[in-house]
Formats: sequence, C-alpha cells, structure tokens
Amino acid sequence: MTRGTGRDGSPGAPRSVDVARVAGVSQKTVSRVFNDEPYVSADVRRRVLDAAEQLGYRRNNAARALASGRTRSIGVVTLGTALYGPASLLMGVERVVRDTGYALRVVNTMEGDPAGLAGAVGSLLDQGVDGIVISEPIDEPGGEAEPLRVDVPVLVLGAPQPFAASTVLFGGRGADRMARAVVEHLLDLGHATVHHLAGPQRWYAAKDRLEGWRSALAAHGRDEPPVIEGDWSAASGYAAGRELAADPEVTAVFAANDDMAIGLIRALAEAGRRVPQDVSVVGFDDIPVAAYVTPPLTTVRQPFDTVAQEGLKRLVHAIDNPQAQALPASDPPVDLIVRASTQPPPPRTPPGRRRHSVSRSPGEVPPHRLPEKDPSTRR
Amino acid sequence: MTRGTGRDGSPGAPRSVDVARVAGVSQKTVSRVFNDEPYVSADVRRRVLDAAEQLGYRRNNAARALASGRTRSIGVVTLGTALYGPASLLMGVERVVRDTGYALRVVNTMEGDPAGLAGAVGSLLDQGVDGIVISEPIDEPGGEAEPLRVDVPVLVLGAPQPFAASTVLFGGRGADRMARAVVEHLLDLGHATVHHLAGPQRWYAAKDRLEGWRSALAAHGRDEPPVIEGDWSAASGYAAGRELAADPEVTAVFAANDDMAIGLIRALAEAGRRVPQDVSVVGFDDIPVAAYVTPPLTTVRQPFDTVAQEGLKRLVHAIDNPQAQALPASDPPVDLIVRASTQPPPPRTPPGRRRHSVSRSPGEVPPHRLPEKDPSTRR
DNA sequence: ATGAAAGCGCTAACAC
DNA sequence: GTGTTAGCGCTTTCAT
Repeated sequence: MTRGTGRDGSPGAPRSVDVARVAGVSQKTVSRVFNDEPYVSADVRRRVLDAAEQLGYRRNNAARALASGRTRSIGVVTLGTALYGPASLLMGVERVVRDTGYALRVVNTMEGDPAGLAGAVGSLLDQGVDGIVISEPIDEPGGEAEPLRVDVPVLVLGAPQPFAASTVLFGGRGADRMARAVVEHLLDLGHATVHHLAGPQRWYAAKDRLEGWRSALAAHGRDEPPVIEGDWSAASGYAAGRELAADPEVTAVFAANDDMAIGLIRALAEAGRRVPQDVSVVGFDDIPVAAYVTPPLTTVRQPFDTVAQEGLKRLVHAIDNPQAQALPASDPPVDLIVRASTQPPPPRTPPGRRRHSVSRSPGEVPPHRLPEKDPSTRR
Repeated sequence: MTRGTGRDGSPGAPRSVDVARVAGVSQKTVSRVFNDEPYVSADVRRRVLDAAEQLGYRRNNAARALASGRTRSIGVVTLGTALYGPASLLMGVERVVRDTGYALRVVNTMEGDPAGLAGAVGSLLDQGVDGIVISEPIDEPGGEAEPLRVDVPVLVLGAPQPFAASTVLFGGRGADRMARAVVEHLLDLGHATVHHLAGPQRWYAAKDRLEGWRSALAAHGRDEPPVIEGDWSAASGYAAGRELAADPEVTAVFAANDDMAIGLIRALAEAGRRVPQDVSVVGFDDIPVAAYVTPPLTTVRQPFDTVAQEGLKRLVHAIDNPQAQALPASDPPVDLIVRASTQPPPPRTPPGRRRHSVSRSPGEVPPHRLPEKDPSTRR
C-alpha cells in the first residue's frame, strides 16, 4: 500500500525517522519536539522543525492514536436538521472544540432512525473518540432500554437528565428558566393566562420548555390551558393558530420556537385576530429574521456559544482527568428579547359579542414598530 | 497505558486476537470476517461473529488506519455559521457520508480567520482524511496565493471554480441558473428590470447569484441597475430596503437570500411601498418560514440533498479510483417557488405624482394569500 | 479456505 | 538532554 497520505504510486509521506535523519537526531527527539515535551534544547528543536518543514512532514495521527490510545478527537451526535437551534449549537461546539485542540467527528441520529442514539454513539465509539457530545437528544421510543454503556465521558447538551451513566455530564440549557421568564413577561402585561404551543415532546428541549411554562403558571396560580403540540415547523404553528384563533379566551401564546410562532401569527392574522392587539405571541430562539417579521417577534435568545463553551470545558476536563470530580454546572443567562408581538391584553369583551366575529379585512396587520438590531431587554 | 478505548485501570478492550482465540481461528480470519473478504466459510464466519458479540469486540480504527493507510473518513470545511444554506448543506453531506461508510470530520473556517481555508484543510490533512469537502467557500483575501496543495481528492460545493488542483472536483450548485430563473419570472410578469440585493461578494455563492442575475438581464436586453451588497442578514436587507424604497423606479428586487428579502420587505412596508403591489420581491433558499411571512415569499429552493449526494458520489469515486477520470458533473434542478411576494408591476405613475408620497398608514400590508405547504411551481 | 510473519509510524518506559 | 527498545492492533503478503 502507499505509505501514509501518499496516494497513487507516489513516494510516500515523510515519517518522523526521515525528519530525524535530516536533523541528525534520533526519532524519539522528533517526537519530543512535536509533542512539546520538555528537555529538548532550543538548538535541536530548531533543527528538527527546519527538517520537518523542508520535508513537508506531518505526523501520522493513526499511528499516534494507536500508540497512545487516545485519538484527540471528540464526537458529536446531532439531529440531522438545519433547524436553527441544533445548527447553532453544533457550530458553537465546533468553534470550541477546535480551540481545545481536539478534532471533531460528527454523526447524526435522524428522527425515526432505527439504530437511534445508541447507533450513533456506537459509530462514534467505533471511530475511537475520547469524548462524546450529544446535542439536543430526542427520546427515541425504546431508547431508554439501554442506558448507554460507554467508557468515555459524555456531555449532553440541551436536555435535563436523560441518561444514566457514571460518565455523563450535563450542560443544562436552562430552557425551563427561559420559559418561565416568557410566561412571567406575559403575566406581567396583564394576561390572565398563557397558552402554549409546544414542540414535539420527544425532544427534551421541547419538554423542558413545556415544564417551564407549566411551573410558571402554577407558581402564579393561573390555570393551565390545554397544550397544543407542533413539530417545530411554521406549518404546524399555522395549523395551531387556526385552532387557537377560534377561542376568544386566548390572549397570549408562547410558542416553543420562532418558526411555529411565525406560522401561528399568520394564522391568527388571517382569522382576523391581530397580533399583538388581540393576541400576544412569544417565540423561542431568536432566529435571524425574528426582528424583521411582522410584527417583530418577542422571543428568547439562547446563549449557544456559552453553553457549548461551558459544556466542552467540562468534557475536556473529564477526558484529561478520568478520576476527577465533574466540574459544577453553570446555568447560562436568560435573554428575553421584547419586541412588538406582545402587549397587554385587550379589554374583556362581554360574552355574546365575540371579537373575532367583528368585520375586519382579513389579515390586516398592526402598524409596525421599528425592529431592533440588538437585544433590547434582558432579565 | 490502558489498552484501546479502555480508560482508567480497566481491563482493556478486546482485540481481534481475543476474538480469534474464542472462536478457535487465526487472527487473520477475524480480520477477514470483519472486512467482508471472500473465502470464509459460513460456519467460521458465524463462530467469529458470535465470539465478537460475546466479547463486545469493536475494531480499532487507529490500527486499521495505520496498517491500511486509509482512514475511511472524509473531512468537511464549513463556515462556522448557522445560516440556513450552509447548515443545510452540511446536514446533507453528513447524511450521505454515513451511507457511504465513511466517517465525517468537521472543521470550520470562520470569516476573517487568519489561517483561513488553507489552515482548515491543513488541519484536516493532519487528521488524515481520505477526501475533503469544501462547502460554500469564501474568497479569503490572499487565499488565492496558495493553490491548495493536497494529495487527496477535494470536492467543492457551492462555488464555480475557485481552486486549481488536479484532484479537485466541483459539485456545481447551479445558483446562476436559478438566479436566471428568478429574473425571468419577474421579467415575464412585466417588470422593466430587476434590482439585485447581493450577498457578500467574498462568498462564491453570492457571486454566482449576481452572475446569474447579470446575465439574465443582459440576455433580455434590460439595463442593469446598480447592485446593493448586503451581508446575508435581515438587518442588511432592511438597510437596503430603505435605500430602494426612495427610488420609484424600483418595482422588482431579487434578494440573494430569504433573510435579506424579509428585512427588505419590512423596510419597504415601513416606507409605504407595498409588497407585492408596488414592489415585487424574490428571495433565495426557501427557509422554513418563507411561506408564512407576510407576504409569503417567492423564492428558490436549493436541492441541498441532491447536491450533497451527487457531489459525494463523485468524491468517493475519486477516492476509490485514484487514477480514474472524474465523474461528469450533473446540474441540479431549479426550483422556483412562486408565492405572494411577486406580481406584475403597478401601472407607470406619471412623474410628479410619486406613489410613495401618497398618504398611507405606514407599514400597512396587503391582504394575504394562503401560504402553501409544498413547492407550488417548478420550472 | 485458512494461517504465519512482517510491518504500518508513532509513543512509552527506561536507560544513558 | 538524548537515545534504545518494545509494543499499540490491525492489514498485507505470502504460504499452505
């Protein structure tokens, strides 16, 4: 076979012995230089580096991994979607992983994948990773059965406590606290209660938001309206909006993501219920267009970068110190961004004069407020 | 050191010799079984598989890579953004790569990264990949200098012909053809010309769309209005919209992505120019909310999956047959999705009676059409 | 159809 | 500070 990275009949990539020969040192010394080990004189180091440069030497990772038992790589399990949340998290993870000097391997579990999470993790293990990040896991039916037997540290991002294993760390996203902030914002505005358009409940992220909504409502002694479950898509938000529009009691809706909120708003508008005059709507994610739709969307921004950074710091720590205690979790800040899709509820209309039966050109939308470029309100 | 993937003082992972011993065969036979090599009797195969199962054997990839000189992995260079286009492409690539039996390694070049593309590719080469996918490259200043010296096949997705190297393949995205389709749609509706809100010109994808727009206009003998350059963000679309709104000649705008189109529409609406009555707007990407914003956006859907699939097929082919001719490129289909943001231009207003000076409640938006769930029009 | 021997290029442990 | 000696767990080549 051709040697190293050399393809076709090429001479073959230079190895560390070659560098050693050119530099006039032993092969081990070359290894020392490239691993930044102590006890190499500056002079020798230079000679080695020069020789390597001249030869175009690049060390062979397979050999390194084989000899050391470590691959210096971290695997990520993602859902195979371009949804804003998961995609942002993945990018955040990539950014941090590179800084830590690890390489990144990616595998995804598609929803409905027969192998599911276990399969994805297994494939990562096959590749030989030093640690695993599971991003936004979903609850595959039957997946609970095997509690994920792995011998490398695992970091779970965007889920509360799904897996039982001694090596598992959690990078809480605090979505429940964020959801609470949303509900409280709406309650503060004077809404009697808040409806919830939930995400698919197989996603821990969706469950989390539902939980936050539920507990906030309970904490304030409000009654809990029935939950509608969407699938994250604007289409499902639209469908939910048609239902909700028919109910005059609905004055405030918290959608589990911005896409659904946008679909929802459209359905409400078509039904003649104006946002925010008649109904307030809050989304979740702060997708790039959230400030520019009509009306600009009140939503929650998640600190993906912070979460990725904090989580990976702990994962790398666990990899480097197998026996050590896990670093304590830190909760990311909540960022509620108030724009124009929320306001106090309309005055109670007397029963019998249902607001949505009032004649109004369908789809008319309220005057705009200027969209803002930056997070306007923090709490 | 602990053996294989075994961490802490654990017994160490089983190796193929262990399996061989249990199965009562030679180690080589185990290797044969796991590589699906011929000449293993069904009986022996079963025994080996059972033994492996029982021991929890998983083969060591580092050793495999070292011995064979191939890592069976493909590296991807992405921008570190969660933008819909790049993120979708990445997911498409992931999906296909897994099917081909390769592992995926990801590295990103952030815009302005000093090391840039060369650094990202180098880091992939260090990791030892059998092939490289460069997704949506951007034109780093000075990056042209080094023509990307690599000895593995490279697939470039979403760019025309940026790099010179014998091993480079192109997975054209046909964005220029798509841009032409957009312009022709608008021209067919009767618009005198089409303005273009371009993406950042360091992106090949943005250049591509600009090219398509330009050539379509030329082909139809229309004059080419000045181009405004945005940065893909809705905010930049909004800024562009404020400029464009002041010019009564503008009746049709092609934005290089949906986010900018949405910002643009908002700015136009605030300036009293209705979409689509006064100005038609077309986006690009068909982001998930495109059908649900106001008005539902006419846009172009890119066949990310097809592109990823076709491209990777060729990449894998090149990897497996080093000397062979590259497979011919195939252009993906163009998918123009006509929704409610485009219509024929308003009748020419006599000079002096500028439409946008007409009193109108700012931000009023036209009645909706029903959003559609599926691509409505193909061409 | 199966096995024995010889590395792949590096790191680890210990000597000098 | 530097070199020597063994492997790491597989694939390869060649016998059988």
